[in-house]
Parts: sequence; C-alpha cells; structure tokens
Amino acid sequence: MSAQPITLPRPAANGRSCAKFDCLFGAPELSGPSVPFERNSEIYGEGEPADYVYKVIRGAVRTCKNLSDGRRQINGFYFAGDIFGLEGDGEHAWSAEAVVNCKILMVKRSLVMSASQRDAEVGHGLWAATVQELQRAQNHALLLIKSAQERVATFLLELAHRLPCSSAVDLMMSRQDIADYLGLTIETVSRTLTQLQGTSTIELLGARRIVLRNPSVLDTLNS
Amino acid sequence: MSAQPITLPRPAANGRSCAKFDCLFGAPELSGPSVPFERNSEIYGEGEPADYVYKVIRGAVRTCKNLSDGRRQINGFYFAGDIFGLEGDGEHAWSAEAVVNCKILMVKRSLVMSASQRDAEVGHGLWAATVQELQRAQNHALLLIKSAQERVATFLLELAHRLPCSSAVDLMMSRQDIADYLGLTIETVSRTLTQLQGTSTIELLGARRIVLRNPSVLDTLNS
DNA sequence: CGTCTTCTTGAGCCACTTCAAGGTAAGTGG
DNA sequence: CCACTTACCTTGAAGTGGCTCAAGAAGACG
Repeated sequence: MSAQPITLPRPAANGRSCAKFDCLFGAPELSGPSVPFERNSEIYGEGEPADYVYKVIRGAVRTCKNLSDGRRQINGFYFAGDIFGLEGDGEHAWSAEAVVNCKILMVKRSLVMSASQRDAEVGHGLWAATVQELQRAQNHALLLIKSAQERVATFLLELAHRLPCSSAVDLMMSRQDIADYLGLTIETVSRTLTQLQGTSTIELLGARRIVLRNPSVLDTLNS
Repeated sequence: MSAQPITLPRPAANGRSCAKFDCLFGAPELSGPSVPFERNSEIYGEGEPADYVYKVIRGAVRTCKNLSDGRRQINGFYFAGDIFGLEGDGEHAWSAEAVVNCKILMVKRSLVMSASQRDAEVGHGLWAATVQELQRAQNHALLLIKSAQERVATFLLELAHRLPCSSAVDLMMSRQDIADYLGLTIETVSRTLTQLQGTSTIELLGARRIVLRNPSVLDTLNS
C-alpha cells in the first residue's frame, strides 16, 4: 500500500467520465496511493464508514449485498477508469470486492467533499458522477423486469460498450457474478448463452470470452 | 398556470429533504408557479428537454417508461415534499404523470444549476437530492429480485414510511401502477394482498386503503 | 339504475428454478 | 509429463411461482 506516482489510466471507453472530476483524482494534493487488491478480496464492507472514494486503475470490481437468506445481489461492475464508493452519508450501503486482481486508486472522501465545496466545477463533477451512477441504477432496475434472454443480451451489449474495444468481450467475472447481477441463476445464464450461440448471435471462445457475431439481434432483444 | 404565493408544504414524513435545497425551492427569486395537474395527465415526457425541476406540493406523481412491447416500468412514486425531474443531461430519461390530481411546483433548471454554482451549500443540496434518488433506485433494483410477497411487503412498508402517519395507508395509485412498479402483474398483486390479509398481516378497507395489522411480519418479509 | 372502470378470483400454462450429474480447464505435487 | 484435485461451467429432468386467459364482483359516476 505504498504511495506511488499517479499515472492516470486510459479513460473509460464510452467517455462517460467528467474531465474536471477526473482531474480531481489526478491532482497531486488529492491523489492517494494506488492499492493492489487480490481476486475476490473485499475492498470495503457493507455498513463500513465511507472514508474513501475509489477509482479502478486496472481490473474489475463488483459492488454487492448478501441477503439474509443467502441470496446475493450485485449492484454493478466497475472497470478501468470507473469511480465507485461514492456515498451520500458516511456509510457504504454496499460492499465492494475485486472481481480479478486489481489496482485501485483511493482518495479521501473528506478531500473530495471539501474540494467540491471550494471549487464549483469540481462540485459539478461530483454531481455528474453521482447522476451517472443514478442512471446506471435505473437501467439496472429496468433490466430486472425483462426476460432472461433480454437480460443477458443487455448485459453483453453493456460490457461490449464499456470495455476496451476488441474482437471478443473478455468477461472477467464468473457465471455466478453474472447471475447475481441479472437476477437469474447460473444455470439460466449458461443455458441462455448456449442458446444465443445456437442462433449464431454470439460465439463462445471458452467460458470467459464471447464474440458478438450479430449485435443487431442483441439490440432487438435489448430494446 | 398562474403564478401564486409559494406556500411550502409540510416536509416529507421521513425528513429526507435537505434544508438548504428546500430553501432553494422556497427562495423568492427561484420559485416558479405552482401548477395543477389532473389525474393521469403527463407532466413531462420521456426524451423531452429537462427545463424544470419539480416538487410535489399535493398529490402523487409516478415516473415511468413505456417499453416497445407494451410493458411499462414505473421508476418511482413521489409524494408531497418530494423532488423529481432532476436529470444529469438536459433530457428527461423517464416521463412523469400525475397519479391523482396534483399541485406541482416548477423551478427552472437553469436557475437551480446556476444557484448551485454560486452557492456551495445549494450545490451540496442538489447533490444530496441526487444521492437520495440514487439510493431509491438501488433499493428498487434490490426489490425486483425478490418474491412477490417480499416485493409487496417492501412496498407497503415504504409507503407507510413516506406517507403522512395515519391509521391506514392510502394507496392513491391503481393495482396496475403497483404492478408496474413491482415488476408483477395486477393479478399477482391482488392475490398477494388477499393472501396477506388471510394471515392477518394487513387489512383491506376497500381496494385503496390498507391497515398494516402486523408490520413485523412485513419487516421479516422485507429483510 | 345502468355503464364503465377497477379489482378479485379461478384454472391452466410456461419460463425460470431446483436438484442432480457430468464435463472442462487450471493448478499442484509426484 | 501425468495423475489428482479443485473450481467452474454445462446439460438434463422435474418442480413451481408467477403469468395468461377468462369470468365475475365491487365501486365510481352520470
């Protein structure tokens, strides 16, 4: 957990991030150390004080909640360039875990808050990041009323959109992660992927690499 | 749609609103007219420019989306004291409709934005309102992975918490509204309510008034 | 009182879950 | 390099919770 020169990662593929807020994370006085987290390790737990705001430098993070009866819901996935851990009050409503080995930038929440008080533009950036998170949450809710095929299609398109362009989508997360994000079982996720492959809509290169052979079919399912 | 003296309504029952942001809506230079909307009339449509921010003075509002195949999702309900219509970019992602006859306060979005630039405290209030909306959206997603009983129980508890205290919860919205909010059909909502009445957990006083006879049972379902 | 809307109830069906078994890939020690 | 282990993924068969279709009951309103 040693401090080190901050090298800003490539911005998210879809360019959703705000320049000034990114700048906040790059500004020398505010940047914290870039910390490695091992696959499946907890970054913070539900109910813990939210003392930091986080940015993914490399890897992938999931935010989730374990329900009393053993079910789990994954609220979202975060990839290189994404910010997570922003909370209204000082307590994390979700826990965060590394999906794969990660490098995470940590910035003191108090610094973010005071900077946004001083600098209206930074404040606006903070607000924009929150609004973006709101839209993601609303789209997630919208996803959860759809059929299994539609959920998987939407998920694949979202990934393809957010991850760096490449011939195949690199999943990183397990079937269980996908299932808990989509509100399905792993069996249904697996069956749906097989089914989409059967119609030549996608092609599975091993379990964790997927080529979108016919995105327009996925778009139709998504709409 | 004539301008009239602004009389601030009683604050939301749960006191979630921010004093300074409320103040924004009460400040003379920012307050717009209080406008009546008839039951089921559209306040704004999906995709329309977001020129205003809204506050419910009296009545109830739903924000919703109509999917291409005729399904509808309701994103949320807003009651006296609640703010809605806040958007990141200048376009409404959801449409808003009056559930019953309403009085709605409209404030120019540009005024809100410029005020939050000038005054850090107002800016913080704007952010807090957005964070609250984010939490609501996340809880909504959490709701949608549960069983019908759990969804209905959570919904009833949320209503009881947000609406002014009274012996019975006054529903205002139709079974179809509830169904579209919970991701169920009207039949399932109706059956679930009947079933909860059968176990003496609730009591139906007509279709739109419900007494929570045993909230602890609902709490158990909610957890 | 009749009409229209909304809500409830019933019966059958289907998409997804559950339970169970087998396959695949990556790592580990001999 | 290969046997063994372990974690993960796929596939099958049966079960079920909520949906669909259909009819009737209860209110709301002129």
